[in-house]
Amino acid sequence: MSAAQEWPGREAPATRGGTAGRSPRPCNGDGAFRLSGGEVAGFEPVDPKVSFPELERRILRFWDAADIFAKSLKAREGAPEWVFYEGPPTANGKPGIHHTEARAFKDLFPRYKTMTGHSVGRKAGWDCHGLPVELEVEKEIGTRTKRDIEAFGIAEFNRRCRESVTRYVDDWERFTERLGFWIDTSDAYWTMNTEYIESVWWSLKQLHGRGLLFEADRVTAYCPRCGTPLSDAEVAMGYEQVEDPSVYVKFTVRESGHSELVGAHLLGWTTTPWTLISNEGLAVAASAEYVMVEQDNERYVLAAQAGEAVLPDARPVGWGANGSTLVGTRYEPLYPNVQGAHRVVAADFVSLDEGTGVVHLAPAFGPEDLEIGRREGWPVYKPLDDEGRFTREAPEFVRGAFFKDADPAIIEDLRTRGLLLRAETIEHTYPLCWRCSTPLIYMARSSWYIRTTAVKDRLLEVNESVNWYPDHIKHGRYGDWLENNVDWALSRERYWGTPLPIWRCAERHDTAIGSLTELSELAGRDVTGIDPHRPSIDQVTLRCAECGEEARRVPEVIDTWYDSGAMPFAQWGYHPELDRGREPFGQRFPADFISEAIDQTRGWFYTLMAEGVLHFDSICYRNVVCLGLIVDAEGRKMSKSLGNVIEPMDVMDRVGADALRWYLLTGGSPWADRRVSLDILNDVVRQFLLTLWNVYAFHVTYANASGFQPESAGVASQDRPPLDRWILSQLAQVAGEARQGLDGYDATGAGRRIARFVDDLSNWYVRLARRRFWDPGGAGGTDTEAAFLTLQECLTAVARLLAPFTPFVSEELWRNLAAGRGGLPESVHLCEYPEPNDSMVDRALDEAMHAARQIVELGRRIRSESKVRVRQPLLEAVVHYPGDHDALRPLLPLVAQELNVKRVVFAESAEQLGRWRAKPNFRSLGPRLGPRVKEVAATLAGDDGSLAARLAGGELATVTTSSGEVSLGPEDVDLTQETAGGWGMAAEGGLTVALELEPTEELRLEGLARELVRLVQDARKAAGLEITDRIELGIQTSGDLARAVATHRDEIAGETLATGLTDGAVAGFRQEASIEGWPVTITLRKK
RNA sequence: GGGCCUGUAGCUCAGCACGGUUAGAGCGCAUCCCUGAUAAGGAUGAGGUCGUUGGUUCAAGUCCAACCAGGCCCA
Repeated sequence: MSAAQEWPGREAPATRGGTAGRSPRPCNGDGAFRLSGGEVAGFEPVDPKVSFPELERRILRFWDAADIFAKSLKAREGAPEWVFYEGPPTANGKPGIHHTEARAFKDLFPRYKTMTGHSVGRKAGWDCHGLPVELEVEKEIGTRTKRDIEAFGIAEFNRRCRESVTRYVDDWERFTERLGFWIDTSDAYWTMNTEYIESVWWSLKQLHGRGLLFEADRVTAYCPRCGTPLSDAEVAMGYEQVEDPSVYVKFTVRESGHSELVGAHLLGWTTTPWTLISNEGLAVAASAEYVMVEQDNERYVLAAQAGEAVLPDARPVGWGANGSTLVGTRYEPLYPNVQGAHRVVAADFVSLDEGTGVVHLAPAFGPEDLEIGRREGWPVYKPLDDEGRFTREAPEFVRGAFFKDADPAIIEDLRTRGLLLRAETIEHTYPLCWRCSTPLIYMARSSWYIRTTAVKDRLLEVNESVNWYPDHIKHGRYGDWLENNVDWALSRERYWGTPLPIWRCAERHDTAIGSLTELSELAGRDVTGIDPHRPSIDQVTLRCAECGEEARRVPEVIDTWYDSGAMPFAQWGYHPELDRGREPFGQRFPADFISEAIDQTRGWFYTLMAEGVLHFDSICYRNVVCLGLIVDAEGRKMSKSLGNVIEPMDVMDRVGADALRWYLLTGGSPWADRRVSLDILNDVVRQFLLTLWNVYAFHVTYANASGFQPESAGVASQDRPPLDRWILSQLAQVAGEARQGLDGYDATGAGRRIARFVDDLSNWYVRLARRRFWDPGGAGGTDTEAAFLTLQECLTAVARLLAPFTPFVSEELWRNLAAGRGGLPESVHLCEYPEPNDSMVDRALDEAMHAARQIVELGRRIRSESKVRVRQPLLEAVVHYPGDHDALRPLLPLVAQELNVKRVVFAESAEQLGRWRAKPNFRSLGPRLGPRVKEVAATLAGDDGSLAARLAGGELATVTTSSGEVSLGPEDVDLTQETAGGWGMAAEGGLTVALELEPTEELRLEGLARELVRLVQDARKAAGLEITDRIELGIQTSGDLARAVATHRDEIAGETLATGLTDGAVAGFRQEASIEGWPVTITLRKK
């Protein structure tokens, strides 16, 4: 057996690929901690050049083979429930990078809660219905209108919708698994399944029975392309900045109580010229002042407040009156064929900040307009068909035109007839259909509503007990939304959705149906087996219970958002009348936690809450984490047209799911917009994952080299060196802080705290303890054992701490370091989350170590400034430290080692430090002295050292101020010292370090010896030797270098694993160099 | 027009609930150090009107007000 095989070192074994599903490593029973071994398997060698994506695929195979997710659920059976709801993604299109963020959070907290002893069911779900799916199919079959679809056939159309959903669900399942999102897709709820639909029907029937589901003629937002009204929530999703006409129109007065107004023009303003065709009246603000002005020989009437902005050059003609006096004024209709009153009314919605204070009314196309029209008894004149085109009722020149496209023609028509003052354009937001981007029309239509306004107060009340993250959403965006609650426009005149379960006869008697069983009874035949979708459901007729006439289902389907809001009960097919789903629903309602992006405020967050209140008069979720949007590296929204879309699967193939998750979970405020790019993610890998990996690889390499076996080693924590106790104290605190963060849904805070620990572990613990791990000879004893144990404990704890964040790399660490040893679980995800161990917390030690790190930093700064390299040993560092000397003293050897000085002493024992300086401690002086603090500061700044020296000696000092003498104690100042020649000095925050920079001859030779060691190590590496290879070494040199070799022969040989050291040459590898001008030739040969 | 959020180094972000005089980190840049954790690590430096203005205070990045800019949402 060669040495290289005996000491598995930095060379990566090529056998790492196929370890998926490997069984837990058996616990090795060979007893004592061995420092000499090689014959017993330790940890599996670790490749420092890890590929995370490859590692993750391996872990996925292991999870799958060993069924870890199921085991993690089973292990918590009977434990307290912590309820999580999966907001169903619409299975209509491939998952995008923005879906990863919500899914990262939706995985983190359930994993964490599972590890802290909760039973967390993870039922997946798919939102199957709705316009998005229909649109996808429409693209496929090339239909443009509803007529096309009906010609194509609803049955086939819906069959394709169902197929489309199924197709995308496959993509989603792969994506979900790859991300490491543990959710049970095999038990997913599908909103298109019969039981789900029946559950929804049950709930709608209850609403109908309570009078909360009703049909009404109202102005609703309507998409002329989709041919259906949309809910407020949907409208809210489609606002976009658009350029629209802004036209000022002349309505010529025909009759008025003010006879001088006859012939003048009431000046109206609108951004929707196409509605002018339907103008039936004008509204003014009753209490505002209106004036008449003249410009270009025409007289205009408008609100006084608007005059300046609209007609800056006009001349007042001396008429002015309240808006109320204009009421009743009649004007010439713009289009005489239009029925209507064509007179002025007063309305309180008239705005004076915008427009002219004269608002044109078209009852068919505005909710306020309709209300006034009804009050005044005006007809509803709606010359638009369902596709948004002007009908034969409209004036000839616009007939057949799409409503928006008619704007220019109407403007032109008014202009030629002299009825137009001005036509401009304006940038404003206007709602487009959130699915197909067609401009929406607000149009009077008959539609079904849920009377959510009846439960508005209860919604507001329930909202009070929801914890929103961030909390401003509660009373901000979401609370405002609830305050402005309007009835839920539920029906859609479409095809692929849950059919509205209302059957209506010719006498317009309505029957609400709650299930297929009930339907069968009323239909007089068994229809329980049919597809409850259109068109088959439409073919089921029944006898009206009231009049005995045949009743047919109304044509509408329902808003798909109702489906998703129904998931708390419908996911179980909950149906009390059919005695179905009661138990799981009872256990899993309401939810403890949900999370989605902020765009769900008016979507799922609302529909869940509304349905929770409507059906169960209950809160529906207790904690909700609202996430921001995902944008590209430049902060732009990702969109196909910009070409900046990032494919999540591609990202995970390149950098891994852990990196993506870690960034999303910890890389900034979750509710701020998040920039995602490969560069950012590569940074995550470098900065965090590779740091952790380096420590892990280091541990495994040296543990194997030293024969360390965790389960057979034992050094009580209290008996370990201060450095070890310090990192364990940190660990104890991290566990507490991570829990605290996660308990408060602060993933970022918790994650960053863990990251800081990993950094401490890597850049302070391992760095300072490094030599203790290098012990192939087995002479290290408990010191070495303690080092390995400490690092082992830290790494396995980090694996558990990180398990909910980065489940893959955590699992890898756990599998290799801990799984199966001493009965430990086979997966990190079957572990308990680390508990804070107060007994290991040592605040004094923490503080002292903080000082020690500062001292090292200051010392390095001195060396760097004075250009004395660290390899040159120096005699002494002198430290002035205002804190606890007894706590710091045990750490001074570490400081000495790190600074390469022979000793570190406190300033009191050294004469070399120069004069003291005192700086005021404002926190203590400010409240006591008030304005005089400035005088004291000035005095201290001008101090020649005598005041400061007295304070340094622990005495009180007296300072004279304008209003008397002030007595200062040592706690009122920060003390520092300045040093004299021959020494370097640096100070920060009350801590002062001085270094004696002039080495003795003896130290100089030692420094040279260390230079030689470095050269030999270089040569070893250049010769391609393994870390543990022994060598024959030759060093040929002269002068001081030769003296250094002579003096430090044993040290040089020991450090370089040379079994022989000669002043001549050995045959083998050869390298020449020079140190401080002395040439040197290194020769070596592997033994 | 209204509501909410954001504004700190070239970039990404901490710090602000609880005010303390010298505002931090990472990345990038420059100079240097270290050299068997090495495709790592460390030090130093340049780089900041803490969006602006006013107020409160002995003291404001932090509290208050107004304003400006950007974002999201609503009208």
